[in-house]
Amino acid sequence: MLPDTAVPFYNLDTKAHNEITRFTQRLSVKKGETLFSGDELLRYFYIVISGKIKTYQLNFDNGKEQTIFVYREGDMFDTIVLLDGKPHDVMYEALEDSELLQLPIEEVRHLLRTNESFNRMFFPYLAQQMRHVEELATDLSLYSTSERLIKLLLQNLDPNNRLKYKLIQGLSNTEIAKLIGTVRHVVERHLKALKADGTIATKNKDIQILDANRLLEKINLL
Amino acid sequence: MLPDTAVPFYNLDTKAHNEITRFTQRLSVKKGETLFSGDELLRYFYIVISGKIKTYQLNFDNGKEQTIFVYREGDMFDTIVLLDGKPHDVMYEALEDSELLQLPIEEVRHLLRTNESFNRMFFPYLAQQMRHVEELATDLSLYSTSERLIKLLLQNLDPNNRLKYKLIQGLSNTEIAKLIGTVRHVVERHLKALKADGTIATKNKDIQILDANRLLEKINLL
DNA sequence: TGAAAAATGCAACTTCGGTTGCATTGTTTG
DNA sequence: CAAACAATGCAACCGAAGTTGCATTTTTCA
Repeated sequence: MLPDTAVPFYNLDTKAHNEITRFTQRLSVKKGETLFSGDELLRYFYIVISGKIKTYQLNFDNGKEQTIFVYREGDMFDTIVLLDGKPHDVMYEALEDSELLQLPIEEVRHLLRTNESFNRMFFPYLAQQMRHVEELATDLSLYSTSERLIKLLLQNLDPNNRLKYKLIQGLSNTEIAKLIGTVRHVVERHLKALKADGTIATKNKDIQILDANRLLEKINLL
Repeated sequence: MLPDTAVPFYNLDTKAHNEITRFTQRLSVKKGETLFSGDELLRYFYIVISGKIKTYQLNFDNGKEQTIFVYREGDMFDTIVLLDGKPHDVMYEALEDSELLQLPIEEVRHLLRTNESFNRMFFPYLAQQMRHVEELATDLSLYSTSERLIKLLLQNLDPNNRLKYKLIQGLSNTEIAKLIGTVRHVVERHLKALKADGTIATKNKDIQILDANRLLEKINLL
């Protein structure tokens, strides 16, 4: 469980909170389900109550996918559509059974224009999303696959990293690959090497880091 | 010259415009200069009047660079710092002689909280930046180097694409490489192939597209 | 204008990462 | 509980793209 202070949506005054709950629909999605085939994303704004929802982009020629975000408790989307009202060509899929709040997007825009406490929460959250995507882009360009994998393993341990902490718990190697911009086989190849020299151990869908310092070394001189 | 309506900063009412000009310092940077070695980015917000300023991220191990943005007339930075006030670890360099406006960031935050017309301009602009970085990330992951290069060449022709239109005019192959996440030699290799089959021609720092349709074909079936 | 610096061009080599194919182990659900 | 499905593991192959090194052309600026 993440600490409450780390969850943006909880940092609202009662007025904003009331505004939000008044128009809210609750909504459940099962693991593996794809969301938002129509124009829901232009009309509604979503807040995650529990579970994991990923956004991703697809290459239609070869079927490769890149995960852009994994939204968890307290996360909100689609912030881009909220800001400019234009269609956003991404796909959504539940990585676990999840609970969402669905609010009419115009209500949220109204909050954004008028409610000070909403903005105090929302602007830093926006910045967090922007930093995350920027890091994704520069990592893909500047670091090798094994470095990106090791970074992910380390961030997975860091409680201060809201977006990555305990992120890969329960994810398949295929999903891990999509997070770091590669394919399942390559992830396995690198994990195998890390297991071989005793840096990590895996049992089922759980990767255990035995020697975090070794990981740090590898990321620097590799 | 870009059309005025495409430049965010021009879409402000006189009140907001006055607020801005009151606190503004003008500032010139020469091509090749690196900006903001200290904490200027935490204290000021910048608007580009003319020229090209790039933001980029650096891999200290191998010296590789990834350009994240090229800011031109009407562009503003650093929006992330404006939103959350935290340090943003990126580098800045002028790709051409440029003119900037420098405003105290707290003044801009004040506008953001209080000025409706500023927000009507600023929110869609933010979304544009977010879309750009997201596209950078997914392109790096999902498309080959030659596909990314061809996309850049085509976007360079598209007047509706504020951020990319006429972007590479006057840029070296090294800078083009940094835009698409590769190195000079690889860019040259692909350009050479395109020249060989008559799709493009180059003279000095100007790439001319002779057959845009052929480029479109290559991007689909390649 | 001429020397120095920057950009472009050409060639050979290396390697990481993506591909294919299949066997084995784990998990889900009727 | 068993069958179907999903995930992991192992091996061999291939190619795009990054690396190194140097020659030539273009641009800058003293």
